[in-house]
Amino acid sequence: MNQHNTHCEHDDMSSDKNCLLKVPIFNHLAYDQLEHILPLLKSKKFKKKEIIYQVNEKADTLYIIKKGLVRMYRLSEGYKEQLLRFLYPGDFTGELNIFTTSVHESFAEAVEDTDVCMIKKDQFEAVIAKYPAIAFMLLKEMSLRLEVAEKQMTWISAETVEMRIAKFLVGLMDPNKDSNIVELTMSRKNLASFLGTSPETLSRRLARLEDLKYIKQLSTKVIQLNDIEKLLESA
Amino acid sequence: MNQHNTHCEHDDMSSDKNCLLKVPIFNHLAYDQLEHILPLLKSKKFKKKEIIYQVNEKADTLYIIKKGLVRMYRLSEGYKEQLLRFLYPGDFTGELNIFTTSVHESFAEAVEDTDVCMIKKDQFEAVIAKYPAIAFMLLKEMSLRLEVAEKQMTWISAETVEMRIAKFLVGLMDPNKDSNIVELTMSRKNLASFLGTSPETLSRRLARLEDLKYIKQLSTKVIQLNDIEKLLESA
DNA sequence: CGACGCTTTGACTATACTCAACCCGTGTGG
DNA sequence: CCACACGGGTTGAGTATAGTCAAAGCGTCG
Repeated sequence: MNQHNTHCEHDDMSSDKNCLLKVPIFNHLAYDQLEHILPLLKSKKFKKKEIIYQVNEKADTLYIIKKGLVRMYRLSEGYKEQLLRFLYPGDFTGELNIFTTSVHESFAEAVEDTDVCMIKKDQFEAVIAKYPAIAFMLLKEMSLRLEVAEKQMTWISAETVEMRIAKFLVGLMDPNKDSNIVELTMSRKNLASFLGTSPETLSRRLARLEDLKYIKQLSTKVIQLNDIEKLLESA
Repeated sequence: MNQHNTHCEHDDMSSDKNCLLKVPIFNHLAYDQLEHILPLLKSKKFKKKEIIYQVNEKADTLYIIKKGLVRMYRLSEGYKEQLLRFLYPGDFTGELNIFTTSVHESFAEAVEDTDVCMIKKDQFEAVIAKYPAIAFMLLKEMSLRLEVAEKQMTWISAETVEMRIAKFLVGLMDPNKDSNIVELTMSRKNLASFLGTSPETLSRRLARLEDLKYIKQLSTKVIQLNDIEKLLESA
């Protein structure tokens, strides 16, 4: 769900409609079916760094990202952040708590100026009941997220930081292009949090991988993978 | 792979129907609605220690546990297990891959002799389309699992083993009963795997918590929590 | 009673965390 | 136009938590 290219500039209905058509959970709907959904949506803008929702806040709204970038994270005791995922235009959130508990357990923060559509739980349930195909899309996405979370958990608890980094880098490669250059989309701090380590350790391990000639850091955000085999078998 | 020892159970439909009624994802259905679903189900028995499905196996079946106990886990490089969850009668699995990829990324193993119902992906999708309420139940459950997985991930990456143990123990307390005695349902090995640590460390930390008088190990499986406050603020 | 499996204890090691200083590129203001 | 401040990133030193391997308890089941 990473179509960073979708954006809606105005808040009028027709723009919302165009926007929704690009949202995976809705894009299978006929154009006129969207008419039923549109009136239920509210738009809201968040400035950079603003919190969209936070822990313990009542969760009765589904958010769909129209424009911008959202960072979702959890906070541990000691206020260490665990990065969960980034949300791009077309992605949704709020879902967990919509279907289960009534308060959020994580934070959603606008990384850039961000526009969202919102729909209340009850109304969204009605929409789903009417268009069950939406439920399929949601299930797909939830399944995917669960799979990613479980994989992540396994990595963090059973692999060394170096291996996590290696796998993460290899996972970034685009299977279509045969370029061995990958681009990091997040800061060291966020990547460290995502991989369950500290920025210092991340930096050190990257340096080591570079010493070993497995990778080359062309810049902080651009990395060349020289030896994928060895990268993946390095402890 | 795991075909041996498993044979279709030709028990009568009515027993299956009674069974389904106890399954959360179906128990809101009217008794006669189940009639439509029953013919699609196949029963299968697995003996203790048998693998129900494993990594890279084609995933096109939803399993519903009728009887027994199932352990789901992932394997890292180096074959370290990460325990994901246990499935009890009424629980389902296979779901992730049903809605997304086509191969399993985890293992499901019968811990005891276990009976399951199975339904193929396509047929199940048809069922959902007919009874959208099932999709709600699934979404609820998936949301819950995602939430648990994300919490788990945050614990493992940001809390000390001791804190993870403490939180886990406190989480076991039954809010209804005011007993401070909790029962562990899994072996040290599995609990260690679940908490992202080793059995040795788990054992040591439990011993330490006992030294501090925060807990008392009445037996390996039964623990008394003496000081919940301190337990949760201990580093 | 003996053997096996699960758990605990022991000794050692290593990975990774913390805190702190330093580096570097960028944007700002004098 | 340069100096400086700031944030993000890296490097360094010391420490600590937790992992590994090995051996010894313990309990249960034949």
